[in-house]
Amino acid sequence: MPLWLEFLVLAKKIIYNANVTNQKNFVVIAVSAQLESLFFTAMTNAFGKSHWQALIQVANKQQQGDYQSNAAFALAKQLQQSPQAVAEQLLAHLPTNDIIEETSISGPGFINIRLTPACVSASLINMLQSPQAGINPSQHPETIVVDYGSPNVAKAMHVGHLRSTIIGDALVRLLNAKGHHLIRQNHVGDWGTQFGMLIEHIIQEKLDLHSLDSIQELNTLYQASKKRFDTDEVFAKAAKERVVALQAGTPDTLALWQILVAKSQEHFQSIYNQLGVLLTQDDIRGESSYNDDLPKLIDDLEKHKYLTISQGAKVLFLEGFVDKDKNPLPMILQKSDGGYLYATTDMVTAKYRIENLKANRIIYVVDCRQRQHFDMLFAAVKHVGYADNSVRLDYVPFGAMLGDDRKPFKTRSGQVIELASLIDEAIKRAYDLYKSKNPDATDVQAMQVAKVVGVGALKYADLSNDKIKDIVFDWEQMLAFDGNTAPYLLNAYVRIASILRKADDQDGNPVSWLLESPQELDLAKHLIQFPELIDQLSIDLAIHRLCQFLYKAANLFHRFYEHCPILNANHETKQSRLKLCLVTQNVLHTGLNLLGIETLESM
RNA sequence: GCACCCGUAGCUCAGUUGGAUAGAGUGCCUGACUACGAAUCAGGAGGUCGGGAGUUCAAAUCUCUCCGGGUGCACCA
Repeated sequence: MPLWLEFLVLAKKIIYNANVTNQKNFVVIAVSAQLESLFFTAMTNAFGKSHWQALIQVANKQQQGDYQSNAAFALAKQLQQSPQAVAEQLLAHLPTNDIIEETSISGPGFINIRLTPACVSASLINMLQSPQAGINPSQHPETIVVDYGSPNVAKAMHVGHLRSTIIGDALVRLLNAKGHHLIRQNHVGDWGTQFGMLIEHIIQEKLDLHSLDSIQELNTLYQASKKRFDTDEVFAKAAKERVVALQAGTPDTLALWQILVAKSQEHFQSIYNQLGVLLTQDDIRGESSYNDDLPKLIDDLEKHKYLTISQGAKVLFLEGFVDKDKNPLPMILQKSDGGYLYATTDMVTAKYRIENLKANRIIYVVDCRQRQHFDMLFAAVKHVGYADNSVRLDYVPFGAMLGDDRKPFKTRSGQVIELASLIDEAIKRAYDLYKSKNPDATDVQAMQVAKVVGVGALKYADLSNDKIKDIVFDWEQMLAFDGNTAPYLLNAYVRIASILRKADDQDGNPVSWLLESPQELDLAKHLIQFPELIDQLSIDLAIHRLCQFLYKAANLFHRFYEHCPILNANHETKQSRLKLCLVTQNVLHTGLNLLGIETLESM
């Protein structure tokens, strides 16, 4: 389905939703969808045509209005009239309603829309009473598989694993909030030739794996065996035989492999706990679990005559893929020596997710260097009919993490940075920062704050930029209290918490609002866009726009806070402002939670 | 060589899928703490959207081309 059509379908769903709710108790769910509906009617009434879009969007000129419609331009061409004339007729045919305060036409034909206070407060009431700040559950919940994380057994997790883990976690939380059925899949690298050399090394050296108490020791072991494999031909031969033994399931070899896997899983879980991501042991389904299905896949594809033998390998040729000499580029599924490749595993995995897990949508959070692989994989899976049009396959590519020299982020000595030490440093820096601002704080308090701020800053720095771009790693920037950072957002949240603690006379009446100052209105009108933003993000997965939205919300709150006394205002105003604080808090808490970032009551 | 991604203020980045005079933060300059946390707020300066051509009422956004940077290109994952 093309993107524009999906948006249209989505908008229709929201309209339906809003109408249903309106019959009960005048609760507005999505303002833009209501406007869309009103302008849709106006177009039909004025011109008798109904297949155009109302092109409603949040105004880019806030002085002129809250929302705008650009429909007049598209219509003008078809009707051979000037955009201004079309705009006038549209406004003349706008149905009576209680959400539009005033409209105006400006420029070449922009229609500006100002919302009524009643419309704004109705949305706020809804958000105040909703546990998720007004996020609507999807009308058509899907089963969505998210493939992310994917560390390797017998190796320490490093910076290269961070982005997939953080981004994947946020996407899972986002889609889960929309009421979809999420299946997390951690496609761990637990199989392949490297385990032959590692196990052979362990056996020859008579090492006791149970005595290993850190992943670093395993890492060292891996490097030692790799070195032997590359330099010692006798060992290399033995290692290759060991792979065969492993694949055949020889008991002693398999037992050692299982210990390696178990040790590694403990390590993964300790990192996931430190990071506060949702992944657990239950989400692990490594490459090895698809072994038995690899020959079956080849059989199946051969039976249906999809495979070609090329230079001794069994391959799939797909339309549109060419190599450097413009010859057809094959997707190799079985090597000439009979072995399988990751394309084979990925294809079996996709098949499993669609057929066994009943996935409607599969999201792969994998770095952008694998784009061509996923292009081919998706084309292949569709070509052979494992995925029909009802299944949506999304590749979510992301860029590299760079140091301040704009080269891949490494230690000063050029080593890969281990994730455990990176997280520790984030917490340490947050700890020192907190201590410098709060010298009287206890170590326990400081540590509590530092974990939330440090890890939150690490995640936010990753999520707040467009995923496809490389991110430049900068501790100073990510832990700054100014600008688009986690500490700034957390600070806004903490301030609200502080105010609400002090306000012991909240009347709890959700209905009456007094939104009078421009700062209050700006904040309110921004907040009510939250639910529809989440709807959009659940389709395009542009998670950085959530960060941008939350940053703006925190910024508008700070302005409101500076200009509008809350606790010292007269009773009615105070109650209204406290509720605005509550909605802001709800949005910040919900939004940060979707990003996988915890909140604090004080810092 | 072919393909894909990126190029926006000194720096780090947005730009709602083609809409109005391109926006934030940071850094720089100027102001505001005897009011709910100044970890904040108010204001100023700062731009040939890499260059050029095209499509159209309208282009940072789409097309072509060139320049610069990155990544990937048959039996590793």
